[in-house]
Amino acid sequence: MALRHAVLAALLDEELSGYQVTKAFAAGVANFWHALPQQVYAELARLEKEGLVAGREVVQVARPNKRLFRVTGEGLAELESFASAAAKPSFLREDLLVQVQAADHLDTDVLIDRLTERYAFAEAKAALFEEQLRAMRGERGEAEFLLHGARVGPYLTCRRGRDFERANRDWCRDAVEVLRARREARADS
Amino acid sequence: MALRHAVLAALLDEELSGYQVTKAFAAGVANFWHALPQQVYAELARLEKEGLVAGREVVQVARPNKRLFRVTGEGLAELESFASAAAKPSFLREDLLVQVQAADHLDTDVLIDRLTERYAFAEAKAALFEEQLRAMRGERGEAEFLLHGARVGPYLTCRRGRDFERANRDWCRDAVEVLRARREARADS
DNA sequence: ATGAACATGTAAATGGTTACATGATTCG
DNA sequence: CGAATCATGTAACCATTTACATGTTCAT
Repeated sequence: MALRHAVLAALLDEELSGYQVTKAFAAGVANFWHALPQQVYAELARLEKEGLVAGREVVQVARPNKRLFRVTGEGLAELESFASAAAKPSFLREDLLVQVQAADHLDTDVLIDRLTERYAFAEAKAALFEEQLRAMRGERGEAEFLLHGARVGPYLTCRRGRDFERANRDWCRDAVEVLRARREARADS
Repeated sequence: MALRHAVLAALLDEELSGYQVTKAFAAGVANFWHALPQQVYAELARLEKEGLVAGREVVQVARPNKRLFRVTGEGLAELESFASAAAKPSFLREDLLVQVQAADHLDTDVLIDRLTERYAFAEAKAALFEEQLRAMRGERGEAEFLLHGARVGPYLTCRRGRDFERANRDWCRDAVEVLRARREARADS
């Protein structure tokens, strides 16, 4: 039941179209939640029916028309009540962890391939988040921005995303190192 | 489609009952995957029907009887083929991230409560993982264990779990600090 | 002209959570 | 005697993914 709140949170700072919200939740840029376009459009429809967001048609000349959504007072109240209840912690749920769990029974080369792929993905995503952070800070230093910047919520969640991918990257690197070292050790005996 | 592989991976090193597998995937100890008992029992039934695991009845005296499962040759082949395909990376999906994303529009005290709760949870879970790691290492140092230990797969995934919760803990601590500092700054003006 | 980006969905299938059920034994 | 642990499920519901669908404009 958190996608609805994620959509509301995404619309807090600016009016966005469904399409723009899908961009925010897309694979490459999901800084605080991830969802597919179909989910976003469905959720926006539900939220509008319940009066938590309000949409207005915007006619465009050189593009398909679109609908821009903003959060209503009721929507903000819904978010407040969501935040007042305890958040349930989530768990790591990665295919790669399952594959590494079975490492001692699987082919090392195959696993190293998987880890190397994930390493590259994590590195790229961390760099993307880092760029977004720089854009949000602008000229200011981080400490200055965090203390006096207008909106720090998105900055804090983006930082978590960056650090998560950095940790994934480092873990992949270390795991590859371990697997290689063990192969060497086996070859020497 | 990864729960089935997580169950297979859990059964690789030893025969376990459904109940023991549910323990491994329970909230407090999910080192590489998380699932509820209902899911585990259902998955084991499916895996057995497909011949990927084999169960045997164990009669017990002072306890309910149980069924112990082991991975069959077909099950191992299934895992091999799972590992040979690219793993799809997962995303952070935490209620708390949604709440912090909206931080600039919500009550600071409420958010600090949420972050403090999550901090404590993360700290406890990181400590639990750390203990598991120590138990796996035994007398050996980490480098020695990683190079010559019998099974490093579970160790590596557990380390990822520990580092994930440490990162959650640190992020919560930093976010609280930022929110408090901004409140002070507002009060001073 | 081909593909990417804009813009918005429907329908079916899979995966995960919540609620409910049962019954024995051990520990405090 | 009440709570925790052992042991195993069913059923209903909600959330997410996959597959399919449509039409426009802009850049190469």
